[in-house]
Amino acid sequence: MSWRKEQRRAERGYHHGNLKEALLQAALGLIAEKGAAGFTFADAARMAGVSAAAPYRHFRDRDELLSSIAQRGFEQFEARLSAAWDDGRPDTVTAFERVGKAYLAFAREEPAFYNAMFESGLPVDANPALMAAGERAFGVIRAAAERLAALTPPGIPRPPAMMMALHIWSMSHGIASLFSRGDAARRKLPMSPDELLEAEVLIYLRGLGFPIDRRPAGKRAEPPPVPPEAASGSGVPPGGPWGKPK
Amino acid sequence: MSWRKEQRRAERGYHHGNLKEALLQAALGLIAEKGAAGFTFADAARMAGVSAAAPYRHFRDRDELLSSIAQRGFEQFEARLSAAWDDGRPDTVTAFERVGKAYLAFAREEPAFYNAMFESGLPVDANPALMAAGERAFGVIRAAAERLAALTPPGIPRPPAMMMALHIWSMSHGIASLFSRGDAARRKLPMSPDELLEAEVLIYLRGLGFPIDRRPAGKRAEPPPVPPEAASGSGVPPGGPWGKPK
DNA sequence: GGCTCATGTAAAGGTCGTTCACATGAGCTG
DNA sequence: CAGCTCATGTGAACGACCTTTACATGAGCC
Repeated sequence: MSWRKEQRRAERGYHHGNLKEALLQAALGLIAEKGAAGFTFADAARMAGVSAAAPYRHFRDRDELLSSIAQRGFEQFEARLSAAWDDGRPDTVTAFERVGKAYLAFAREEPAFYNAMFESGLPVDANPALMAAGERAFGVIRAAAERLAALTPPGIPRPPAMMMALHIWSMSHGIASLFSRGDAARRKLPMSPDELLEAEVLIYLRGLGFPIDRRPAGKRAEPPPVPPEAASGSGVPPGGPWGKPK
Repeated sequence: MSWRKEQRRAERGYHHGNLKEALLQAALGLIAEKGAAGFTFADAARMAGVSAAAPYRHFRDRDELLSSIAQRGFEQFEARLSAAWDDGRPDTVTAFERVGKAYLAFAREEPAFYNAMFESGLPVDANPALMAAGERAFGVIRAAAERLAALTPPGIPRPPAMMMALHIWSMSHGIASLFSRGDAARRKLPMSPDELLEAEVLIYLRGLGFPIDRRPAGKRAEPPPVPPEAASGSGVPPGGPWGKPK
């Protein structure tokens, strides 16, 4: 044990050189294995080959390391959602579904990030930078919802984009955290989490009046966006399930 | 500190008399305050006025206490959902919405239970009794979905009840865990979590073909259940967003 | 070469979870 | 009531963890 530390030190010298990054990586691995609750500051230090006190030169405490990971997670999350959205190409509905899949894929492929972001019990609102990163990620969903809302077929009340975004987020998060990760994933389901989410979103969109079909994407009609004034009127019962705007 | 313990002991004698229950109550309070992660076996013992080793006479370890709480939580959860469902009275849709509200109410009013049940990272599938309790609670949603599915208007493919139940569960859980608890509840929303869920469920049901309206409950038409064979056919495109049964 | 400061170490204090040997006393048995 | 037994509680101890403090090292700069 001691000779090993000596050896490492011989390799890298007294100073680690990149301890902060090494700690983040170590923590990521540990969280993926044992969850944010089981992750230990001391373990991360051990894994990086330094003493238990060294990490305090780079993070105020264990929570700050966790926050850093959550922050990075939100940034990567935003990147992946953005890529999936691809500015609504080739058509809004297809791209929208791709965002949903990307959400689940991220939860599945980056359990450590997802855990730190949503399940670690971090006081998100106590950390402005963290909250901002979260908002930016949510912004992708929000922007997509905005575009989708603008496509509401004529004669149907247009739903508030913000509400749609929150709905989509809650569906994705609900499925991810109930069925798509850890032990919960072992529950016997009649369909995969991806299929479950896709069906849920499609039914939801249909409920909003979108003429959803199951034809392969790419051959979908995409009518031009309707200006808001045209959305109401024409003999359709006023107000959707979201009530009338106050 | 010592005299206080002496005093308590004088009151209750060497033996506590009801330590198991006292520990459960203490843990509930602590979890509500600081979350399942922050809850401490030692703290619970202190709160009950016994030594740190005493709890081990009643629980194998800290996890078993947590599991006991989760189990009780699932039982109370089931009771509340059942009461809300009220066997579908006065009409299926109204009762269904009431179940959704009850879900959120439970998450809000019993944060300790909800935390232990869904956010404590307990290995649910390692504990058969716990898993069974969870299944029973989910069974209420499932039964409600079953009844709802049977009401699918004629000429519209009937959705699998299991899928509906999973969808409803994921919506409820998603909203509860994102917006209805702890710090997350402080996020600025355009509407309350309850309204958000209600709108989501209504849009979803409409997407399934239910003729949802916003008239005050009680004056809703409730057609008799349609036998499954009649659900398909009649010129409607086959298969909903959930695909065709294999 | 010598200074300085970021970065690392060792040691120590406090809290937890958990175990073990031992103490207590509630309830049964005779 | 005396005595026995066993469930229940105590105290001490171990190892792990988080965190702080005083001290050590060495990389970069004059």
